[in-house]
Amino acid sequence: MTATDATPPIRLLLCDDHAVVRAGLLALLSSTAGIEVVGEAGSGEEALAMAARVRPDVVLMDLQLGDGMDGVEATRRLASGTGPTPPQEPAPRVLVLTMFDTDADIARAIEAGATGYLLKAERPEELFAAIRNAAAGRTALSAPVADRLMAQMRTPRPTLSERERDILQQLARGLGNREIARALFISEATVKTHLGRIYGKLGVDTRAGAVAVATGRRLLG
Amino acid sequence: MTATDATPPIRLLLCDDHAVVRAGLLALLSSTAGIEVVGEAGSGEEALAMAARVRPDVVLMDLQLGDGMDGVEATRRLASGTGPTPPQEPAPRVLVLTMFDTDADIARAIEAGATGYLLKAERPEELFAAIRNAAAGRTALSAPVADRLMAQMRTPRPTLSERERDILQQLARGLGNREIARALFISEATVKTHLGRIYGKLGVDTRAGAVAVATGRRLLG
DNA sequence: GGCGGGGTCAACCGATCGGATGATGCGGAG
DNA sequence: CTCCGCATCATCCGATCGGTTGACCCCGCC
Repeated sequence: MTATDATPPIRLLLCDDHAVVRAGLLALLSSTAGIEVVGEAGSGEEALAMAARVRPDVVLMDLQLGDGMDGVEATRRLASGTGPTPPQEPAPRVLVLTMFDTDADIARAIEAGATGYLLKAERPEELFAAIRNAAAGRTALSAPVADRLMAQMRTPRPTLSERERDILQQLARGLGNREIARALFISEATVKTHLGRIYGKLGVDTRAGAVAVATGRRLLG
Repeated sequence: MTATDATPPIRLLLCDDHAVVRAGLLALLSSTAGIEVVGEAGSGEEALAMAARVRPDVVLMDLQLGDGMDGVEATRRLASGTGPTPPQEPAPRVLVLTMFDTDADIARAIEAGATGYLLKAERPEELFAAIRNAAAGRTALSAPVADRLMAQMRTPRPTLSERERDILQQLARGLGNREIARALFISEATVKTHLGRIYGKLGVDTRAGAVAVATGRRLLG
């Protein structure tokens, strides 16, 4: 509404695996002053290729991307400029737009280099503001996300090691200890040891409970 | 493009718990000829109240609606005209627009009276066509959904009884047999009997496996 | 070099689970 | 009325799991 047309529009790339949602965002953002949607992608791979071509200022990235590369990995490559064409001059800012405000998702996205993290449940105005902030290099977190981050800093969760996550993943497939052992090429005893530590860290005492907590915290791939 | 403006526009009500997605759909559909968005709702309760007021021709309904009433229940009440104001003259057509094409979701939605079922991954043109079909009372299923329906008819899955789903739900919380028994006010022996049948129906032989298959088929609340 | 965290493994034991069998009551379909 | 599916319960037994303890190795850090 105000006279902000002096600056060139923000070049935006959409990445979401749901075509209808993507089309909706396109329609929504195209009619927003100061923003120009320069591309759409339905997968992480597409986003990387498209970004290398159109060089957007900001990538609006969903974390859940169906089959192929997940949003975190796509974010990592985009933000680090490690695209298919190696020397990505100005790495685009990645703004994560997703449905979940889980600790694990937030942490992974930020660690991967996201400039912002906001929720699809947020008001559209927040989205516009976040895009502008991201374009300017400012961090953009929506309120619930910021809350969770602060809470996480105050009471740091015991973090699962990579191996423990491996175990947990097999566990969530419903495998028994012996099968997990075979799947990961370790002994059954080791599996039990890991499971013991996992129980401790997740605050449960049964394997089904571990699966429940893990799915709740979205610790699984 | 063609001269179809002779008929009045289709009055549409959006129901999706994610404000950004809703705004996107609004922007997308508002610019579509023959469709008029007459309301938005962010929850099932809101959708019911809003539908009673604005009397839409079609309700575009997401199945996953956060905390309150779920999309299936909202669909059931809308389609049966069992709103807050009992005698709902012409019950609106409900077109389900969701992310998942799971057998369980499809079956529940159709059973609840949905006129159509399509996926957010579908092309926007499919959405427009489906809305027009729904308004005319024609069933609108997107291709993958129709495929699954046919496959389900050909090889009918053994369906879990309600009680078995109760057991499964407790199981997915990580409870042991004794705890499940207490939670459902039955004996431990009964729990085991149910579990045995559940294993058979799901084709697994461990409790963790049952949880895995159940989550995969989205059999849990 | 010491120290600690992460990963690996073994052996043990009590509790639990899985599976089978048999039985009862109840409701709806034929 | 009879049959059948569903839910309920009991009993038994072998297999498995959970929890613990103790141990070893490797690697990075101080």
